Amino acid sequence: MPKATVTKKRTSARLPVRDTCEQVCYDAPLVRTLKREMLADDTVMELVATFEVLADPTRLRIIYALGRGELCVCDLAHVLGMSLSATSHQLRRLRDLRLVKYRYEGRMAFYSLDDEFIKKMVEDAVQHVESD
Amino acid sequence: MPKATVTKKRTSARLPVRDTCEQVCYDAPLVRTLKREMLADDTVMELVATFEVLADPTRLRIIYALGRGELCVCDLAHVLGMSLSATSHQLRRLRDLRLVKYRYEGRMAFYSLDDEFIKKMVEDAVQHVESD
DNA sequence: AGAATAGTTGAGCAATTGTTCAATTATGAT
DNA sequence: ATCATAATTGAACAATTGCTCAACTATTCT
Repeated sequence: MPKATVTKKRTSARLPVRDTCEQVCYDAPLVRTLKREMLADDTVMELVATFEVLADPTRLRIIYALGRGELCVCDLAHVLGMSLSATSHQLRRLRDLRLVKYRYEGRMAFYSLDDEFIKKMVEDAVQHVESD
Repeated sequence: MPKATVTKKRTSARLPVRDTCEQVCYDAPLVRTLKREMLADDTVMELVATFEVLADPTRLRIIYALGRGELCVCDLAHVLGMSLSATSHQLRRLRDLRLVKYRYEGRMAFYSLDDEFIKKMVEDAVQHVESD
């Protein structure tokens, strides 16, 4: 049978390609181990929450600054070069996560760091980045 | 001169309140020190970039999984329970930041971790979170 | 050659985020 | 009492992000 002139139906006639992988391609034992020992969902969420706090220039600088000593919101805003409002909003997040503590003196609020692990992690990262 | 009857103009006539703090409220020396020794902008950006990568459940799990050994994209997607596409997109980010390396074998790509600092940071954080 | 598979990529979308603006509370000063 | 100041908060807006979908490349198999 001679080939008709229309044989080639255009490759775009291909059906939608699966975008999931239904079989283990290669390292079945490692895949099994990982499925068993993968981080629990709530562990992952907690880790993400921790790193999220640090993944913002303002919060990072707040934590770094408070690492040097207690500061009132106004002084902190001054150091950051940001508005009182923006500073206060970020402090609230840090407060909610119990990374900072505060005390009032009249109408002034003094904030300080309240999480040794976070402090150390930032210091380590700073050292690593600054060591060229 | 007698006071006019119009003195009280309504409190809501207050003009827009400054949202910046133009003076140092309290600890001038510390503020001066911090202004001098605050993290440089590019240091902050690098730090943020580092923490941003880890502030996502998928990337975190990828890094954790690759910490156990080299994996092809398909196996990795399988372990994560995600689509090939989503997995590949995230791997591209990790590749761009040189956190993972890869090698090809035929049409399969094998990825592995390529940043000891990141690996250690995740391991430390996991340990801290899991230690109740 | 043609079909199937492993992986990559760009566009588009829904969800989230950080800031500003304006209003508000509470304390201190006149 | 009234005003100014320190700080907090909610709404709104712009920018960013992570996924899906579809199209595409490249390699392997028949």
